[in-house]
This record gives sequence, C-alpha cells and structure tokens, in this order.
Amino acid sequence: MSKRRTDGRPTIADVAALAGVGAITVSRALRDPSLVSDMLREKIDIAVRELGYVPNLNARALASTRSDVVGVLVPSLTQHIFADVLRGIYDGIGHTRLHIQVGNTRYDLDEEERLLAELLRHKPAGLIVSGIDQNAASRRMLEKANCPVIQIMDLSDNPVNKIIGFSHHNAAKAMTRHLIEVGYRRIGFLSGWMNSRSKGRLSGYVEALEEAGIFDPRLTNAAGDLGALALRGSWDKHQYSTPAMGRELISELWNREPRMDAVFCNNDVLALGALFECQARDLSVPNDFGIAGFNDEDFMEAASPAMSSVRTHRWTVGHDAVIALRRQLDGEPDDERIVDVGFDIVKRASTDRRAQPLRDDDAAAPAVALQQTRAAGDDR
Amino acid sequence: MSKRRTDGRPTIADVAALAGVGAITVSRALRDPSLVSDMLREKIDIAVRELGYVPNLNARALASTRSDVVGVLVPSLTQHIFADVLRGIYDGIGHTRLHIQVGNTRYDLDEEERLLAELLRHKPAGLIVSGIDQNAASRRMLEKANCPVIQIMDLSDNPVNKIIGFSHHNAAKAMTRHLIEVGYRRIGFLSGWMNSRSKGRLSGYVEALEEAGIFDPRLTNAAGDLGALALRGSWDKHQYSTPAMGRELISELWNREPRMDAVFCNNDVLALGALFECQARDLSVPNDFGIAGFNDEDFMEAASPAMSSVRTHRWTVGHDAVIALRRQLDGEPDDERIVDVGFDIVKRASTDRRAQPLRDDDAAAPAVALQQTRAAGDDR
DNA sequence: CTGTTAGCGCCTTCAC
DNA sequence: GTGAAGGCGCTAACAG
Repeated sequence: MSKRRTDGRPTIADVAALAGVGAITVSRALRDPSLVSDMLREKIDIAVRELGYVPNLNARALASTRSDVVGVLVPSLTQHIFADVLRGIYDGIGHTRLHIQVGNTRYDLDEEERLLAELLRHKPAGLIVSGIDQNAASRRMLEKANCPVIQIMDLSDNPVNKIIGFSHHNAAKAMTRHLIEVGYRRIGFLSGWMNSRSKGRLSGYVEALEEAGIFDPRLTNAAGDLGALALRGSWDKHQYSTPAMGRELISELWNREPRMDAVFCNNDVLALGALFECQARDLSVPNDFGIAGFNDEDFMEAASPAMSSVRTHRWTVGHDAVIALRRQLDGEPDDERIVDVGFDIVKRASTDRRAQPLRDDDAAAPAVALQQTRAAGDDR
Repeated sequence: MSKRRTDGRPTIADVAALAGVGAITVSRALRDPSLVSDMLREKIDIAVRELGYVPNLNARALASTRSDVVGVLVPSLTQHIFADVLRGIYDGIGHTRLHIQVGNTRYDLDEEERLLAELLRHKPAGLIVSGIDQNAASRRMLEKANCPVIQIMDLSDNPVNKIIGFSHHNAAKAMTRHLIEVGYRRIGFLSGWMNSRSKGRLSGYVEALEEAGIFDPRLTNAAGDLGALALRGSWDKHQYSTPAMGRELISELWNREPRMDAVFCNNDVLALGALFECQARDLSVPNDFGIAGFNDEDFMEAASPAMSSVRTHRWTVGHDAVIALRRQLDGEPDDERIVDVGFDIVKRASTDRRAQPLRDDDAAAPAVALQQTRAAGDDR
C-alpha cells in the first residue's frame, strides 16, 4: 500500500516507462518534438495515446517557474470595444499553448491592483493591461513582473514596457473638426461617466472648438474644469452607456442650450440614443441636427440615417498585443515601445448636410468619405 | 554555489523560518486562519508582510491536485448576451480565491473539445459551459472531469451535472403568441446563422403559428426543414448578427412575401436592423409593421418606437452558476439539477397597434406590459 | 540526441 | 494546535 496521493491519471513517468525512454525525453518530445529523434518521438506518441496521457500544467509551471497563462485586465466586459479587444486577443493566441485569464477591473484602480496581485501568483507568461492610469502599487507590480507587459488602448511616452493604442485626444479633435467643416457651429459633447480615455476625447473636442473660436462650455454635459467632471442626470455612477442615457443626456443639453445644432458623442451607444431622441422629436438628421459617435460599431453604418463615427481598431490592438507578447516570449527583440494604430474618421449621412433626407436604402453602401490617419491592418 | 533554480522570491519556508514555526503552519494560516492559534497567526502575518511573501499558486495546485481556476466556455465574446453572462460570473466570483479562465469556442464543437482538453490540464476547480450540444468527446470529458460542471443558457433533461437556463422554445412561442394576439397574421422569423438555441426559438415560433393555423414557411428565412437550415443572403457564415444583416434579411423576406406584417427576430440586433429598414422605407411601426426581438438589450427600450422583446436573465444565469459551483466546492449538497430562470415577454410600442405613432417622448417609461413566466432575481 | 539527479514550493499524511 | 517527512508531476542542469 503506497502513500501516493495522485488522482490516478498517468504521469510522464508512466509514458516514459511504456515507451522505454527517460522521462525527460518524453517531456522534450511533448514541448518541442524537434528535440527528439524520430524513432523515439513515434514511440512516445504511441504511449501517450495508449495511456491517454494529459500533461499537468501545474507541475510544468512549478518546475519551470513560468506558467502559460496570459493575464488580461480590462475595465469592462459589457462595453463592445473591450469585447472586440478580447476577440483580437483570442485570435492572436490561436492554437498556441497560451491561455487567457481575464480580470474585470470595473474601472476601479484598487480592484485592478488586487487583480494584478492575484494574477502574479500564477507566474503568468505575460500581461496585457488596459490604459495607462494604473495606481502606484500596480505600476510597481508591472515593472517588477517577471514577464512581458503590454499596455493597450491608449498612448503614453512612458509605458511600462510596450504600449499599443491610439490618441483619443487626436481622434476626438479630428471628428470635431469634421463637424465644424460641414458647418455645424453649436456642437455639444455628450458623455456619461468619464474615464481617463473619455477625458482625452473631451480635451480633443475642446481644443478643436477653441481653435475655431466657438467653444462654449454650456454645450458639454461635463463641467468646465475638465479634470473634475460634475455630471448631470441620474447616470453619473453608471460606468457603461445606454441609448436611454443618450436620450436623457441630449435632452438635458437641449434644455440648457436649445440652439445646439450637433453633438459629438463619447461613444456610439450614446449616439444611437441621440438619434432615437431626434426621431422622437421629428428632427431631421443631418439637416436640423448633426450626430457623430466614437468607435464605429456595427450599427452606425446600418442606422437610418447612417451615422458618422471615429473608427477605432480595437481588434488590431488586442491582436497585435498578443503577437508582440509572443515575440517577446520567443526571445525576439522588440524595440518599438510605442505603437500607434491610429483611427479613421468615417463620414456618413448623419453629418452630411448635403445628403438628401429622403430615403437611404443603401445605408450599407460605402461611407461618404473615409479619412485615414494612418494605414491600419485588417480589422476583422 | 547552490543549484537552486528558484526565481528568488520568498517561499513558505522563508516565512516559517522568520516566524519561527513549521512551514505547514504557515500554509494553514494562509488558507484558513482559524486552524492556527492567534499568537502564531500574528507572527506569521508579520513575517509574510516583512518578506512580501506571495503564495505560488502553481505549487499549491500541484500539491493539492486542484487549482483555483474556473474554466468558462462561451461560444462568442462579441454577442452581448455572453458579455452579460460573464459579468454575472465575475460578480458571482467576487473576491473569492477563484479565478476565471474563459475559452471562446466560436460555436465550433471541435474547438470546444480542444479548449476543454486544454482547460482540464489545469485541473480546474470547476467548469461552466454554454449549452448542451457538446460533442461526444467533450461530453465524456465533462463527465469524467474531477470537478463540478455547470451547463448554462439552455435546459435539458440530461445535464452532465447541473444546468441553469431557460427554454428558448417556450420563450419564442410566447412572443409569437403575443404577436398573434395583437393582430398580426403574416409573421416572419428573421435570423442569420442558427445555433442550437436559435433552432429552439425557431421551433417555438413555428409551433405558435401552427397552433393558430397561420404558419407559412415562406415567412422564415430558414428552410422548411428545421434541422438543416439553408440560409439565404451573404450572411450565412457569420456567427454574429449585425443591424446591416437585419436590414438585408428583412428585405429578402419582403421580396419573397410582400404581405408580411411583422417579424419576430432571433435577436435584438436584427430587430434594430429591421427597425432601421422600416424607417428607411417610411413604414410605420407598429401600425404598418410589427417588430419583436429577443434578449431585451438596452437599446430596445430606448428605440423610437420602443421595441418589444423577450427579456432573458443572462446575468442571473452566470451569477447563479458560480454560486452553485461555490456551494458544491464547499461540499454543500445540491439536489436541484435543473434550474429554469425563465424569461419575460416585454411588450412595447413596436408591437402595440393601438399605440399612437405620433411622438414617444417617454420611451423610457415602463413597458406597456410585462408578462412574467416566473419570478426572476435582480438582473443587474 | 538522451539520461540522471535533484529541485520547483506547497500540501497530505500521520504522529505528537 | 503543531510539526516532520515525503510526495505532487515535471523540468533545469549537467553529463555522456
């Protein structure tokens, strides 16, 4: 009667015994078949199959002081943008040995710190974290983490290691300029709860309007001080947007400034709400009122009228983050610490004052114009 | 010169030495403080802090033949419903020691099998898998998995262990009946690619219409044989829906049967597309045409007109799955193998022929009626 | 290319 | 309530 406390499943030693080789040879054959001669590899394969052997990753991770888990920290699971980032990450992982462990920080820096500490206990193979506004403790953990760290969805001069994203400020500024160019003059900014990236967008919006000499603080539902935003309405605690929220917030802006003739929305969901509100008020978009969103989700193109938006390359960001991670794990040098994936200004009917407001059977047709900020990879 | 191959971080032995106790006492103090006397516990706490000790979860998992990873298999990351399920799962996990590892099967049973095999290598603490249509190999793995297994988002008489979900057939049937009740007679079924749950919904739709004696196969864009669906359009490979897809598919149905007076959509995103198409065609919803969706996502209530939908309790499903898992891990008995969380038929303006088609400033007002199939928990 | 030896860090077992 | 001994399954290190 042995005192083994195994769960009965075959181990690498069993495979080795059956194949008539050493355990380490089995180990090598499993991890990198090229390290083992054809003959032994074949014997081992047969033994593995016969025994139904399954490697124990916990043992592997312990012995090699390195797991195959990639920790991913996102601030939200409900927002479509992060779902797209995750899709890119999964697509980048493909059928490699790497596994994803997602932590949901809910835009809470303390929670992020806690999740990071938890992740580190697994000795992750790599880390992908959203944004650049980690707290000091998190930042320290990332810097001392014994693995590649990729920050995503924003830009910074001072990334922990590598950052892949785009400038929210520039993107918002470009879209606001477009609204100005087509003739809108009293352009509002519609936003619910503001995270650090939203603030970047707000500042881009403000800058564009100030440069045109038409900035009016009453047209944003954020307070004048762009740092400490005092939001109105009953939505100030909600960290995700809904179309209902868009309807209420735009109504609020109209109450304050009835002459508002367009809105730039912090995200597409709010823009959809704004459109519904215009429809309910029988306002013609874009003639009476212009609407632009941010992210260019699916529904923007299909809406009636089709809506303008800033296309962001979420999939690319997630995908490229994983590719960079894998490169680093493979020991390839990576000198490009800051990667700007850019954005596109997609101009559609909702901001095209010259568009006929009659019918738009062909909303699925190409965008009216597409102004690229830089070449971007395949985004789907 | 030692030949240690540690990464230099303190171990439980270091803590034990500093605290002047045995290693196992430290281990116990960390896992369940009540197992250790107050005095030693305090000493240990101090030593832990002084050393900045962090447990190595890989070692723990190896020694205990059980990790703290909960494997979750979902067919899609992009669809909102699964984002909601995941949110429920994360909320159910809270600050426990459990970690989530999500696998994205992309509605591919082989991929599901592969991911399951991968997950099992981690000796997971538990598994949560979507649906009931696993292939034989997956089913076998689930049955032999040495941990609790919860299936979600559907119902079955024969779950692996426990299942938490609702009847897609009944839900669709109830909504179709509602459409019949308010007077629609030529009711279409709008769907893109069909998964097994979509098929359940289709069968419920068909049954309701057959019972009313008004089923017409030309009104679904699925072929007559409900098992092997031959979809039209260019969308038949897309496993997610878009509003653009909704617009194209409904147009296709109209081409085939111009007298169609309502659609029941397989999901809300298609319903949104249908609404946009109606708007583009200047059709009055609900008077000229009725639209109902499935899931009751945020935008259904905010739409103009507000749209009817079947509210499903995705958050609850995810949350309760984790709670059940935790109970089982705590050794509490769980005799309820099949849990039906039900659904609600939410009737709004888009199917209310008596509604005034003028304005609907108060789309955010309570639904016209809410028909519950059973009491449901807090869903947000 | 292959094997031997020993260690990864924690936990189970069993004795005290 | 506490501790000593040894195993969990795999792989780094070095030799051959």
